[in-house]
Amino acid sequence: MIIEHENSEKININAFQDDLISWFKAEQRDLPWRKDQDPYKVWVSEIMLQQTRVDTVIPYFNRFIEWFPTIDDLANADEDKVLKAWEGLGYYSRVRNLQFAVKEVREKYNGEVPNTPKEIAELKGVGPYTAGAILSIAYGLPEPAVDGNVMRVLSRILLIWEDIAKTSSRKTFEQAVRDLISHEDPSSFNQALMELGALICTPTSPSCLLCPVREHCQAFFEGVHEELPVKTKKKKTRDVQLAATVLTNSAGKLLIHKRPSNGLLANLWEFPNVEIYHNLQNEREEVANLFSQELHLNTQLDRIIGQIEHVFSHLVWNIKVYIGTLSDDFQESEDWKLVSFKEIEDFAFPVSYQKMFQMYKNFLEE
DNA sequence: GATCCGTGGGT
DNA sequence: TACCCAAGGAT
Repeated sequence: MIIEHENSEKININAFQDDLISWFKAEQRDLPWRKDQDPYKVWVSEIMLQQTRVDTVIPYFNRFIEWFPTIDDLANADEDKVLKAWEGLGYYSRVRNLQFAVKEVREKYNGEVPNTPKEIAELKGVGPYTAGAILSIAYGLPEPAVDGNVMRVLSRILLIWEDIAKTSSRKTFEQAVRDLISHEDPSSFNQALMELGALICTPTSPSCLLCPVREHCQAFFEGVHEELPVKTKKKKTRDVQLAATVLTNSAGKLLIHKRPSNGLLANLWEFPNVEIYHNLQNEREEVANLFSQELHLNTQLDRIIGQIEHVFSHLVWNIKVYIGTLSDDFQESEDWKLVSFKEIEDFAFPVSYQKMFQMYKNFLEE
């Protein structure tokens, strides 16, 4: 067990802060959420950046702020439109929690993002990392913001051999940051640790020769920078078999369904589908029976037009894609809608069903 | 503490 | 190909 306080004392803290922050101020990337310190925009960017690359986030951030420039705009927006703004980013509960929390800020804090650790951490979707990020970046408070970058960078600089995959080890790194953080510029310090992790102190083959804090790095000194951080692997995904169908009525409209409000891809839209638990004998017929029994859809399935594999973080969907016809007496409801090719663009679909719709359009062109 | 929750890019 | 990973949080 490494005692983090002793490790922090092994380096010259003031020199470390200066080298790190000077490098950050000279080399930091020009990112849209760095144009000002509006707590709302900092908040949005931090939620988007959770488990998501900077390059992926940039266009989403710009459009999101365009659509919802202020807390009021987001609080008043329809959730369907909010999800559409997030479409393709993944982890969709992030944005539903964000909108929920923004409403709380409007009502409880008069529209001002709170600036105390206790109050901000109570907001839905704001965990220890995001709380520290907002407090330091938007409000200049010396709070730790420990993400994967920070754990990787500090595990090397301070020679910390704890398994960063364990949730319990975050506290070790938070204490290390409290020991090291600049009280003159907590914002630059925290961002610099993450920027260093993203640009220099990368997971594989770090650019140590370009590193501004190499002379403070114990792992480099010991020659073990490639062995850190220690991180145990996670388990494999499991496979799920689905049958999904594009159903059209005689007017050429497509049937879509809104997913339940919790669990995987909550409140996003999809094409009608059922899970297949066993191998089926007469597949097309038995799938039609499942649509009838489970979804109360009486349909004729014409044929399979293809197959889609979609990989999630924790499972894999194998989707057999059918086409079929829907009788004209079908009754729409809140979560079952008939839409035209133009109208479908306004609904948020997960990428798996975007792939399926593209497959259908390609089929029609042949 | 373990699992759920997305997606696209890198090696 | 089959991993691994990226500014995590909720349950």
